[in-house]
Order: sequence, then structure tokens, then C-alpha cells
Amino acid sequence: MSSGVDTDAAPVRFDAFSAECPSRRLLDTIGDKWASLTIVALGLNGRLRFSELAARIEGVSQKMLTQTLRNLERDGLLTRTVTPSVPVRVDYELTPLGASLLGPISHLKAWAEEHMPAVDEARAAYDRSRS
Amino acid sequence: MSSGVDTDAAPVRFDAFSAECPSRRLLDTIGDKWASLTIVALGLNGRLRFSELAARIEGVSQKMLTQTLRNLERDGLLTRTVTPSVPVRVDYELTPLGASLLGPISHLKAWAEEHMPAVDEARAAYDRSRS
DNA sequence: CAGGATCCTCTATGATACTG
DNA sequence: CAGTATCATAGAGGATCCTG
Repeated sequence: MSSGVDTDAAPVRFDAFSAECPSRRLLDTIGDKWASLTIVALGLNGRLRFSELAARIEGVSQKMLTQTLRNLERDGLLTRTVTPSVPVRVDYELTPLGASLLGPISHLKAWAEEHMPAVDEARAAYDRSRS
Repeated sequence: MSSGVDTDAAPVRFDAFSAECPSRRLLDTIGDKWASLTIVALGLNGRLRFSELAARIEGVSQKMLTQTLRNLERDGLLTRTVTPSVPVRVDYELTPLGASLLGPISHLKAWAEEHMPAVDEARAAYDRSRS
């Protein structure tokens, strides 16, 4: 907020603590409950219709799916293609930019699969300790 | 939940779409507004007191910081050390498990620094297009 | 200093109903 | 089918006051 110097110069005084920081904003995006799932779904399938996405991402409401898709489209992470057939048909597909996110996401996935059991143990131990 | 087969065998029917999926739960953790900042702060400084964390993570309320720290402690990502001096002193430090998260996070950071400008452009273009 | 307890206010999100 | 619009609500999160 104070300055626009966000380049990445400061080594210790990390400015990720500002909401302007790109890292922060990325977390705001993929940290979203449905966004990452949508990206992964499209990453696995290549191209899906609205209803197909709704079916795969179980639990998502139509409103949230629409909103999530709009946001991702706005961010240039996916494209929305409307086919004006009788019942309208809309397809969603990752852009190269969106697909490039699959890398970092897979790192998270790898960490999760490797370490979440430890987290679960820690959590159980913690809860146990305070009865 | 059904099985532990999450390895990455299933190509289409990914079970990350269940809230039980470790990937989902990890995102719930680090996607949290303050958790990732806290982890990064401790990653950079090694060990910080409550007040030091509060100072670095600008904008965080005392309530949220406390809550975030408790959650991370419960998950085994950091340790809380109380020194019963006159005014109590409490230090927080990443556990090896918590420190191992710095890797995946740095990948996100790298992606963000490299691609967020493109996202900003896309966003601007999108907003421009719909006046 | 650290943090517990409260109160209060938005915001995110779900449910529902309607439409091109 | 793929949304948009509206209503309602739980809960996140901030502000404030209090204490070991």
C-alpha cells in the first residue's frame, strides 16, 4: 500500500505482508474453495461443459460455480466458449496460463499426500493432550 | 475417503473433490489469509514472539493471529514456547514439518512473480471489454 | 506481553425461483 | 442448458475490554 516497490528486492522485509503482493493474491485465488478444484478438473479433462463441471465438483452450488468460473475467466486462467445451439452449450477450458498453474498445484498435492498424515497425527495428539 | 488410492492413478475421477482429500485440506490450511504469512514470516526469521509476528504481519488482528497460531500449532507446523518470565514471553518456531511447507510455498511464489502480471493484464482486458 | 471473552458487522455461500 | 436475481444465514473476522 505504501509504495509500489513490489519487485522482490527486499530479502528479509518480505512485502508479501501487503495485500498487493502477487503471492498473496495468488493464494487468494487458488485458496478459494472451488477455484483450485475447477482448475484441476479442467486440467484432467481438458474441456468441460458447465453441467459437467457441476457434476464433478461435488457440493458446489450453481451460483458458486458460475462465480468461480467468471473469476477464473477474468484472470485469464480459462476460456469460456458459447455455442448458440438450441439449448445453449458452454465449454470451459484452461488457457496456457491456467495450465501453468497445474505445476505449483501438483507440488502442493505432493506435499499433502506425503505430510498430511503427520498433520493428522499432530492434530490428534494435540486434541488428546487437552482432553 | 473410500480408499487411500489417491496416488494419481485415477485419471478422470479425481477424489480431490471430496473435502477429505489431503490436497483440499492443505489448501484449507495455507489458503487461509494469515496462515501462509505466518509460516513465511517464521521461515524467514526462524523464531518470533507473538508481538513480533503481530508487527510483521501487518493488518492481522490479535484475535486472528492467536487463532492462526493455535491452528498451526495443532497441525504440528509450529511450536509454541512459553517462558514464564515477569511479563510472559512466548516464542513461535516452525517445526521441520512446517518448514517443509516452505518448498511448495516458494513454488507458488515463483509462479506468482512470473505470471501475476499476465493475470493483471487479463483482468484489465476483461474489465475493459465489458465497459 | 499474550491472549481470553464479548459484541458486532460484514461477507461468503447456499437455497430457491425465474429466463433466454 | 446455463445462467441471473433475490433472499436468508452462518460464520469469518475486527474492535474492545479484561487478566495472569
